[in-house]
Amino acid sequence: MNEPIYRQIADDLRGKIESDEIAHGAQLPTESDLMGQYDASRNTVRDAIRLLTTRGLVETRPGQGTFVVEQVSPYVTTLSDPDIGEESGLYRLDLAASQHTSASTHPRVEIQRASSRIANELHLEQDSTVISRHQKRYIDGAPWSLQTSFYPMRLVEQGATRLIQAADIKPGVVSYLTGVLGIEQAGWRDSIIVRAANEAEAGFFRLSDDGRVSMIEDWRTAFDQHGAPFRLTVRVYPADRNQLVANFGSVS
Amino acid sequence: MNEPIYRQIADDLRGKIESDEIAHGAQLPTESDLMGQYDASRNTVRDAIRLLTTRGLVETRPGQGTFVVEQVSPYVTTLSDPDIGEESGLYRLDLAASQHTSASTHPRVEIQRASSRIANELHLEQDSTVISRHQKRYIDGAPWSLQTSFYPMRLVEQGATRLIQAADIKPGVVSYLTGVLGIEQAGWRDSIIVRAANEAEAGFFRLSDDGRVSMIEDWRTAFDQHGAPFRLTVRVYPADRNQLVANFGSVS
DNA sequence: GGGTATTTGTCCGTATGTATT
DNA sequence: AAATACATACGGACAAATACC
Repeated sequence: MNEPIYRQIADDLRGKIESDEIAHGAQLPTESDLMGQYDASRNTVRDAIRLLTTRGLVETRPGQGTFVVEQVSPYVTTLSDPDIGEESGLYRLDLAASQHTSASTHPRVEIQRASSRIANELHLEQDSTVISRHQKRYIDGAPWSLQTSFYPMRLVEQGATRLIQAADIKPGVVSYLTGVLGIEQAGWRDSIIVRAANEAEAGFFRLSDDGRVSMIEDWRTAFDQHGAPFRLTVRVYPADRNQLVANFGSVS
Repeated sequence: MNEPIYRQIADDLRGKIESDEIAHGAQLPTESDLMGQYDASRNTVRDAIRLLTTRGLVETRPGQGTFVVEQVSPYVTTLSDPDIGEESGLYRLDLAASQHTSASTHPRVEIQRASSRIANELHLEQDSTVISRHQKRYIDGAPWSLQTSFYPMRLVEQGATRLIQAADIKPGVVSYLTGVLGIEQAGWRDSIIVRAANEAEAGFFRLSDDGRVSMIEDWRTAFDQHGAPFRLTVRVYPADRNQLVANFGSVS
């Protein structure tokens, strides 16, 4: 037997799904049915389904059955846009049908010591004090992303005291910093990796805890007009329903 | 039993890995050992290991054992750099220790009819003729990314005949198009999604065929000085060893 | 609300195959 | 060739979630 049985079953089912013989959202035959169809044991059938599950083709629902996953049009985040109103729920979002509402929780504000990487990004000494502002963000009531922004404590000491208040800063933190301290956002750098979800993320985004859906993690460091970093924003998105877009130079 | 046994075992092992009680690269106890340690059946132990595997913490090697995965420093691709010498192996790469060599195969050139999405990106009619130039790219001899560029056939008709030759175009296609047709790259748009690897990709990148490692797919559309798209480049990277960086505005 | 049937989830035991040392 | 370790495949039993009457 060159190819294991469970792979043969998985390949056969995959063909039926990709040829639309089994439609999106439709239910697959039950494990019991598949045992009969392929003359295999239940565990072998389940191995086949698990393969399709980790590849994101199907999902199982206890008590109901196994279903072909529905394709969802992804949320699009444009990296080349500055964060206008980044805490006020006005976050820019491109969607084919733009009738969507976005919202975010009030920030949870913490005073922390900078980890090695955070200190490095903000050009601070390690263990420097930073302000952390954490928010959960939703689209149409569904969890969309988790965001934490870090600011050097010097900004508060210089007068930007609203940074340590657990309230939205409207119309945006950058506008506020410009008004209070004259800091302008001259540029930013996004650094993007894909990694497995941790427990908190799996809970918030309601991911199956088998670790199949990975996370897109975006570290954005913002620089002022003197080239000094003044903010680090870490955003995490579920990779299966989000898309990133970046424009450079002149695009139509 | 609130938490299933295999999850308890997985959590316990995860703790030992994250606390470095079991070092990176080290071997886990064998399935037989774990059966004894946790007084569980072999299948239950294997369920626990599978959970850690899909989360990317460990990998199994038949005949050898189960090992904690080594952390590899990711390859960094800077999206905000134009593709200087994009076919000549000079692709820009940021690495801590920059003593690395990159190389790519000679392009495989095909004449194709544009799919719906490709036609849309290049502002062509569907089923228009496009040139496809496909390359495999390596770093230090290891597979790094797959790249396919699409060009409208009108570029060849207007004189850029080297596009349909299966040879590198040095110092770069953009330079060539500028010289022959006066086309300059005024800007570009990157669109990034994460998806499961297909069979060809799993083979090229030597991924385990359990579909655990997903792919980063980057669609880059380049625009000329008149705002017209003249090239679409689709790149695919394994998500577990690649990082994207983008700079906007003025960054230090 | 309760009970029952259906369906997937967990767990066990066993046997054999394949890869590596 | 032999020993070790993971991979595949079978069988059975009970639990948990869901749907339906």
